[in-house]
Amino acid sequence: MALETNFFERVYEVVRQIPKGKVSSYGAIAKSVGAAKSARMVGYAMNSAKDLEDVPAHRVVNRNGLLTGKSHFGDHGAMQQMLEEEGVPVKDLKVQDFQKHFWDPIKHLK
DNA sequence: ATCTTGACAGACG
DNA sequence: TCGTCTGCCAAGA
Repeated sequence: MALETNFFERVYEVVRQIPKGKVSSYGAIAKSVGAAKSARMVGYAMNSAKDLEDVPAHRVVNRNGLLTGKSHFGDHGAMQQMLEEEGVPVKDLKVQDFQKHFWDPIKHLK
């Protein structure tokens, strides 16, 4: 049962646990769900997740801390603004002190 | 069933 | 340091 979007569900679950004012990377999430080599799938899952309010996709960025998916949001810049409002400084679509605001899903799950 | 695309990441030159 | 290619895996056409 439930084997259609099992992978996506895992991703959603992790992203959902990202605390406010924190961000995570696709690779870290991919690993946390057991698909380290499928970081792209995480982003792909996010594409569907962005429709879900339960999944703060705006808190998920690439390993560079770059808001690569901001284009997928309704308004360009909305993602950046949201993060800044949550306490995550973003400059030029990039998370400042990314490592400082980085939230490790594996550390939280395990 | 096959080919192309893609919110990444790591390796290579 | 920077630009480019490959690997990875799932979904859509």
